[in-house]
Amino acid sequence: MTQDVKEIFGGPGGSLAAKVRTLAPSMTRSMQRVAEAVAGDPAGCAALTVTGLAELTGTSEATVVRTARLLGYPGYRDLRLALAGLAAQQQSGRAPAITTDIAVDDPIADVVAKLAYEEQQTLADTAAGLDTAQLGAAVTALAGARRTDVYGIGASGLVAQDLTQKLLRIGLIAHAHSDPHLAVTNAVQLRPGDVAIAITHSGSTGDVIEPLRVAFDRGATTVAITGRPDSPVTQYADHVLTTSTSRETELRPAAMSSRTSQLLVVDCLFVGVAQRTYDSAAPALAASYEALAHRHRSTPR
Amino acid sequence: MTQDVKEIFGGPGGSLAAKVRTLAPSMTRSMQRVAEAVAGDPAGCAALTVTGLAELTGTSEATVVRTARLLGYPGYRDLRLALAGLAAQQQSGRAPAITTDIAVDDPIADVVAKLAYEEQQTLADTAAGLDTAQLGAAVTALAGARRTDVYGIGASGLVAQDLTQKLLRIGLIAHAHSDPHLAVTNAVQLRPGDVAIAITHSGSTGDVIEPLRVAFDRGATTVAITGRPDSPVTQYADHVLTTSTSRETELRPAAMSSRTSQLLVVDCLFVGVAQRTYDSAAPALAASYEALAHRHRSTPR
DNA sequence: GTCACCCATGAAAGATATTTTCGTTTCGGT
DNA sequence: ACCGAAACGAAAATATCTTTCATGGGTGAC
Repeated sequence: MTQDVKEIFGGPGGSLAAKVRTLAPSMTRSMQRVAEAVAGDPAGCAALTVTGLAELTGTSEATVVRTARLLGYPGYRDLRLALAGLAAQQQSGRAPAITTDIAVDDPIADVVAKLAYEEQQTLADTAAGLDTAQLGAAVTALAGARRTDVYGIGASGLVAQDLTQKLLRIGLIAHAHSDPHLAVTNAVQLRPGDVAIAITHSGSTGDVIEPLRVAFDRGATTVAITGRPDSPVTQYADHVLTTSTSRETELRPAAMSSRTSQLLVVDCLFVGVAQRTYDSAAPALAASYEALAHRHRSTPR
Repeated sequence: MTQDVKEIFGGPGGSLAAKVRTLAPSMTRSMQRVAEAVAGDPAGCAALTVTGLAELTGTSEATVVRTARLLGYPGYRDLRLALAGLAAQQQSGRAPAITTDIAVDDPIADVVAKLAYEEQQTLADTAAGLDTAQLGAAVTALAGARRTDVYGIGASGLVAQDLTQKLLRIGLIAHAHSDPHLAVTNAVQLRPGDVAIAITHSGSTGDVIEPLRVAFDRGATTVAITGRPDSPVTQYADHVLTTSTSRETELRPAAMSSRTSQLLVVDCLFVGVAQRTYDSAAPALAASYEALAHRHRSTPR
């Protein structure tokens, strides 16, 4: 019934390539070579033994096993099994649909199609990679918070505002901060039971980490929404929500896909909180809907 | 060395059960027990080692291997890989069945799955419904504009800011306005060759229509991004970009899907403009990337 | 610039899993 | 009951996977 999200979305397949991308930064060079080989040709690698794959990638067995571990499997044997599953799925028709990057001379219709496809992919990857336990914990914290501060800069700042707008609509007290100084100043006011959320794709944006650290020190429940689960920001985060990292191209900066991913996480948080606080959220939602409808009706023309 | 993968997964997926039936007569009793176990629960057996499967079926390792051979595999290892593939296929065959609305008592994992699915749907709808001619025209206007003003209120305001941020990154002059008065004040400054973009889901948000009207009257090229192609806002729009309108539910306000849809349109605009102005856009993108990299503390590997 | 330290890496030892061998058991036929 | 052939499993042999450990290269501190 409630089968794991991972399995719903392209199974290990979609999420494996995504996992490789997400984890690549925390991998050593040789491990990256292995990960690449695996993501590039799952079927081929499934036919190889540890030794074979080690030779293919010009590394050692130990490195292959290490990579398998990092990808979340207990050992190479299990990675191999997963690869076999993936290979079978690919074989069975569902083409991997390796879209080429958006090129400078692509006609506009292609641009639309490719962008839509890539963003869909991003959504699937994000959903697959999201830790529902962490998400649940964050939701619980939010639902019971006295107040919530959200930190984000640049593109992430917009996501922070989006979350804030939503939370306000269901009657929670939330503020978005994109000014680092004000953010810190406000973070000092937080206390246990409050929630602070930092949104940063790189996980290394000092201006966002700093207020989260302050909030953390103050005893507030802290949440990080980042694409790098091992980045500095997570060290002050009680709960880490991982967004997906897709390959960045010149015409499609990382900010673009990370935004899509972050927004999905934010939506999940919102809906989760709305569920938990349904009795108060529902009337609040209805009220704000009413108020807006009125505003539309009354406007001229 | 293991045999080629193609042979392992040869033939249609469910052929294993059939093969078991065909070969059953030529099997000994213990082998039949093994074959039955394998055909009955491929996924479960895939998780077992030879020894495990031998114990489960009350036989010996040798018998398991013999059965694997009879089924056409070079050994148990390969049978196991095939089983894993089969299990994966079975798994993915199960329809998502997440078409129902999000309910108050949905577990968090379902929420994630449903939200992701719905947003994917929204993207597909938007891409399908987008008029590429209109989009192309808007892109051309933007690429040649002296300056661009973007109007949006509430959730659409964030989308407006997103577009603005992007355009600024490729060296265009763009401003987002969410204050109706300031928006109008600025719209007055526009002249032919400039571009004004109004973003509103309902198409009836007076505060956004008004500045667009002013810009239109001033001779600027006007664009409307709206979910209602027949709404008031389009009357002052030279180009109308339609976003998709999905059904609204209590826990998932319209703002949520319209935002996804609007962002896709905005991304298309951005990439389109970046293509047209590639020679100046590429260096600008690289430069802003560089500048940001410095703001991030040394990223850990 | 030098030193000390840490971390990535692969070689090889150690542990598991798979395959093979071979002797025992079982069963049908005479 | 006896013989022979096939079925079967225990255990040896082999392949495969995992862990340990020594080495070298790079990095930061001084």
